[in-house]
Amino acid sequence: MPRPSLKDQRSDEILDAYLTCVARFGLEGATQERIAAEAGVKRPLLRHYLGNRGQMITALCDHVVLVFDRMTDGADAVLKEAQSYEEVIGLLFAEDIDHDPRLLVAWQALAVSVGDQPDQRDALLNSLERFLQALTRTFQRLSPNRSMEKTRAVAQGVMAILVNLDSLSILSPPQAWRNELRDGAAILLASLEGEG
Amino acid sequence: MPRPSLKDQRSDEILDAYLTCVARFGLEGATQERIAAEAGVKRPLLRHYLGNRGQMITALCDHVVLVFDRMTDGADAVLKEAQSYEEVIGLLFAEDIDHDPRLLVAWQALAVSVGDQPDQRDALLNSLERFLQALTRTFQRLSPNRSMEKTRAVAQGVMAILVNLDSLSILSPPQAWRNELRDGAAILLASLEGEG
DNA sequence: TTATTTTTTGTCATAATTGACAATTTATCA
DNA sequence: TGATAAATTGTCAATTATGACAAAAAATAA
Repeated sequence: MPRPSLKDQRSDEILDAYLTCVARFGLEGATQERIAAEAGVKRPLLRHYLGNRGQMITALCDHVVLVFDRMTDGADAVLKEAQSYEEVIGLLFAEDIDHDPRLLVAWQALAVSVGDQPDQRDALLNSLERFLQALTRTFQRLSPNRSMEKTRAVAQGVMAILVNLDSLSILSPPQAWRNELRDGAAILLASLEGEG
Repeated sequence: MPRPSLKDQRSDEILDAYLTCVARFGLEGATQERIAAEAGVKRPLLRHYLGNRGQMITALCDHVVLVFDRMTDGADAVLKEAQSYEEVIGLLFAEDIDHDPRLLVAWQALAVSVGDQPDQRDALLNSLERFLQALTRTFQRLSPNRSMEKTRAVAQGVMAILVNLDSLSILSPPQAWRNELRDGAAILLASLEGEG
C-alpha cells in the first residue's frame, strides 16, 4: 500500500550530480544548491535521501569507490583478452574509451579532505590497490618469468601515468603531452618483454 | 617619514598560510578565517594586502607558480651534478629532500578551479613544462644519443610518478608503494641506458 | 614632538550555506 | 474511493563567509 520507494535510484542520481560538482568545484565548492541544481531536484531532497553534510560526504566516498571498482572490473575484463603490450597500451590509452573523467578528480578531492578518517582513507587506498592488482595480473600473464617486484613496479608506473593523464585533462594540455605519456607507459611495459 | 611598508613580507606570509590551507582543505575550504588563523593575523588584513576573494586566488596562483619554479630551479641545479641515473633516482626520491608536500596538492586544487581562466591555466601548465624540460636536459646529457621523443616520453613518465607520489602522500600509503614507484621510475630511466 | 604613512584592529551589513521541520503531493493497495 | 507511506516542496532560523569601511596603533623623518 505504500508508495514505491525510489530511494536507491534517487540516491544514485543525486550522488552522480554530487560527483559532477565535486569534480568541477572541489569538495567544499560542491554546495547543496549546486548539487540540487545539477540533479534537477530541490535542496531538501538531498537531506531526505543522503542525510546531513557529513553523511553526504561519506556516501559520496562510498559511491566513488564503488564506481572506481566497477571501472576496475571493466578494465580487468578487457585486459584479460589482451595478447600483447601494444594491445594493452591501446586499451588503456584509447581516446574513445568509455572513461569517466570526473572519477579521479573527485577521488583526489576526497583524499585531501578525508585523510584523517581511517575508514574512508583505507577505502580509497583499497580501490587503487585493486586497480593495481588488475594491471599486475595482466602483466604477469604476458611476462610470467619476471619477478613480482619488477612487475609491481611497472604496474605502479603505468598507473601513475594514467592518473596523471586524468589530472591534467582538466587543463586540456597539448596533445603532444598525451602522446608522450602514452609512450612513457609503452617504454615501461617494454621493459617486461624479452627473455628472463 | 612614512611607516616602512611590510607589504611584500606580509603578503608572502599570508600567501604561505593560504597555500597551507588550500593543501589541507581545498580551494573552497580555505576560508579567510582559516587563512587568517594560520597566518596569525586578523581577517581584514587579508583584504588589505591581497584584495578580495578573486584577487586572492589570482595571487595564490602566481605564488604557487613562483614556488614551483623555484623548486624546479633547485632541482635543476642539483641534477646538473648527477653523473648516473642511480644518482638521479637518489636525488629525486630522497626521503629527506627539502620538498614542499603542499605544492602539488595546491597546484591540482587550483587546476580544477581555474581551468576556465586562460592566463592561470597557461601559467600552471608552463610551470610543469619547465620542470619537464629540466628533467629532459639532464636525461639528454646522460644519454646524448637517444632520440628527443624517447627522452621526453621518459621524462613525462618520471614526472608523472613524482606527481603521483605527492598526491598519494596525503593518504600516507604503505612504504612499499613508495618503493615500487621509485623502482618504476628507475626502470624507465634504465631504458635510456646502453648503446644506441 | 609632530606630521605622515602604513599597519592593524574593530565592527557592521549583506550574502551564502546549512539544518530542521511542517505541509503538500503522489502513487499504490485494500 | 480511502488509507497509507513515500516523495516532494516550502519555509524559517542559525551559522558561516565575505565585503566594506572607520578608527586606532605604530613607526619613521623632519
